[in-house]
Amino acid sequence: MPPETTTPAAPSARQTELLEAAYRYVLDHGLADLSLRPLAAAIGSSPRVLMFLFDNKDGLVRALLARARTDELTMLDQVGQASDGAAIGLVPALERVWAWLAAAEHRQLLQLWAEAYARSLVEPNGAWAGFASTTVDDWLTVLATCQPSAERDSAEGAVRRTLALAVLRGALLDVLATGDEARVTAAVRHQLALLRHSDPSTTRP
Amino acid sequence: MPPETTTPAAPSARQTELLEAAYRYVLDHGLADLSLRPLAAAIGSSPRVLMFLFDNKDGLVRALLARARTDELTMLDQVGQASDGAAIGLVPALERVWAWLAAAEHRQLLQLWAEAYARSLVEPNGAWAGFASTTVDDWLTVLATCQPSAERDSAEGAVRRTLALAVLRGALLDVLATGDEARVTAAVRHQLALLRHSDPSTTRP
DNA sequence: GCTCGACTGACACAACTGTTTCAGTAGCGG
DNA sequence: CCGCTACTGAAACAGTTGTGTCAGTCGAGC
Repeated sequence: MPPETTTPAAPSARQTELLEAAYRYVLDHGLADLSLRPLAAAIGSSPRVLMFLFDNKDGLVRALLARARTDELTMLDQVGQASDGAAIGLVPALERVWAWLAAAEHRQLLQLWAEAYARSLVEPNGAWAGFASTTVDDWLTVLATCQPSAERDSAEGAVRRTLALAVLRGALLDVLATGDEARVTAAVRHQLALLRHSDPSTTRP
Repeated sequence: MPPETTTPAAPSARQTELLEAAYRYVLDHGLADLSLRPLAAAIGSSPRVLMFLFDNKDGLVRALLARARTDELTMLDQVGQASDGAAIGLVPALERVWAWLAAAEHRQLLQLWAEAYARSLVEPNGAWAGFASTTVDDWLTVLATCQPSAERDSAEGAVRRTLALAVLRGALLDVLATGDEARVTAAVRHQLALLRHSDPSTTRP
């Protein structure tokens, strides 16, 4: 039996090759007015081939969104735990994630992310379906694993996760719009100080 | 001399009437795949008329975005100052704004807002140009007027503004995606507590 | 009554959309 | 050499897009 018969379609070599090229194209041009012919021309292919490999335009878009999520998840994986395997705590995790979010080389990916997020809100059906809520889940899950287990399971821990996520997302939106990394990073640092001060593992009233 | 000759076009009665109808339509259907013919049919008009009144499709979109910003600004105006004219402080302002953002009846507007924001990031030219950065400015300005003047002019005050904006925006994204108003509102409240604790007007080290 | 401006309907135009049909070609196991 | 699978090119399909053209209606002011 071939390794994976349960997945709808095992991606062929050509498929992943073209997907990668299309992904680079989409990072430059956005997903909003993506069109098959210009895309195909830019990556040295043809609409016919894209249809053959991805069935639909929707299939292509789904594959591209999944590809973007892969980049996101590999980043999140590097954040989770320290070298000794223990949870690193919420605040250090935020520091790492923010460094990644604020890095200039990730702007395109994060703009694409924002585009997909907003679109999945307005049009909850089709290829974009569920992108926004999936992302929220992904991040909240990772942030939970960063918390020490006592905090993780408490109600306040859940609140602190949600709050941390909100700060990251809001700061990201700001920096994407204004490019004023200094101002926004100062705000994030301020928040980290606030969170440290109220850290339930250091504050024992 | 007529009242306004400097503005490019004084909106006629018919123009604002159709704009209002189109605005309602766009709140339902989103701006991403807006098309003249379906829109015109839905609001009892014709593409011809829309072209006549707004020149372009881009002109229409610009008018719609301006219309959306109007709703945003009228909300922000109500937040600024207390009845006696004094600044109400950052934390009470956040409370008011969040109540508005979390209200279910504003979901459509806020989704439209998110859509326009993301789009203006990816495609910085055309009708969407500058929407994101304009919005950041609008909000930061209003938040500044809410701060007592000593805080407003300090560097830390600026940081607190940016942070407050980030929390609001991030929490908004979360609630738009998940609809979990209880969880997100708890996070915002938590943040308000943190901010109160570190309020420079009450903390005098 | 006439004119002028605001507004509108019907239709055509070229460009572009996703998708399909038909006809291949290249490589590879038998 | 055969047949099979993976892939590709050219062209066409029907539908939609924004926009332009020409003509027309309607109401207000002279």
